[in-house]
Amino acid sequence: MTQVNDVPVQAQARAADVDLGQALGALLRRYLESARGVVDQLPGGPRGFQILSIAAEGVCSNQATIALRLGIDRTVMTYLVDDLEKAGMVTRRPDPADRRARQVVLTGKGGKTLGSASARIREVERGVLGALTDDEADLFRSLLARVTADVPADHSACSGPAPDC
Amino acid sequence: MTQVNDVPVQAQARAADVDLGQALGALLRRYLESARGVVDQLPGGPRGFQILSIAAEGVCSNQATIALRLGIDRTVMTYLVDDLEKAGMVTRRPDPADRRARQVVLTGKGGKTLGSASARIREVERGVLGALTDDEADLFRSLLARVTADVPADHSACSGPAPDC
DNA sequence: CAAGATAGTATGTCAAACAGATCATCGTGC
DNA sequence: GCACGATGATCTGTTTGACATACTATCTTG
Repeated sequence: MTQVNDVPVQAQARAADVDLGQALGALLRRYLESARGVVDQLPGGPRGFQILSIAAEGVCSNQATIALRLGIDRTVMTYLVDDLEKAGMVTRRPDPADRRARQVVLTGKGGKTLGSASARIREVERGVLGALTDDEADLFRSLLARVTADVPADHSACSGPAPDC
Repeated sequence: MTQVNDVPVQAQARAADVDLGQALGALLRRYLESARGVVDQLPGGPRGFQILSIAAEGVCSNQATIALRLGIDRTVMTYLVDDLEKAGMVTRRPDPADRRARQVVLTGKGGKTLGSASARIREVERGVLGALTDDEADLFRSLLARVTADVPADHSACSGPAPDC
């Protein structure tokens, strides 16, 4: 707080004056706008990409878990995965440990698509955070990660080191 | 990068591993969830609150400007302001400098409502960033402000110090 | 002054999200 | 072992909300 006193008030972005909701919304909008070119070809758009990303983790990636993490309704989840499956990006596999659940598994094609999309998304992210230095961007990401990390995804049911639960 | 080497990889939130879109989405979702109790009574919900906030700045708050800042379609803006006006929170005033434009002006009731809502929103924000210390939260906010500050709202048409352009 | 651009509004259309029901399976308590 | 409630997934139907479109009034530029 002390180091800002010699800067004109209007020129300084006063942290307390920023509405978190507005700022987050603006940033997410900018991100989605920039990412449009990357994810628009994917079925499901941004959410399709996110589902692929989570499926790539290969841990407890049944539909309910993914839906919970992404804040997607489970009925919506069904046709998002439908579209990804039709496009050959993922397959549904019954969870051996719970025959109600369907694991979402990346196909080879899905993995390749995700790989190139991820690389381009990293570029997009760098551009969106372009107003920050590299160190500041890392700091921002790590703070963001800590803020969102407090519901650390119940992996209690996922014993074993295998990529599939 | 160097200071994380002595920490187990899984326990450390690796900044580079976090998908910016996912993290921002999750955080915004959490924020909206927490803010629901505050803004649900307002016409337009979260966006109604944001419109009130911008109207309270009293500078260049015509509908197009507000819509641009919030990423809202102008046809949607119309009925959002309609609802706020019906609720007696704002009034529409023709911009003396541009008779096409309508300035969105807070009423007394709108100001009071915004005041109490803002106070409660500040609480919500503190809760959402609760995983961070106060200093870290300030840091996060200032980084966020800088990231989103690069389109600094064209005030060239707004000469004069008056609260109404 | 003419022509194009922009602010705001009204209207029609359509997709995307939600609610609810259904079925299969799991977990728990008895 | 079995009855019961809870949960994962899917399907269906409904509706809200956003968008495209069109229109008027006004500004701006040549």
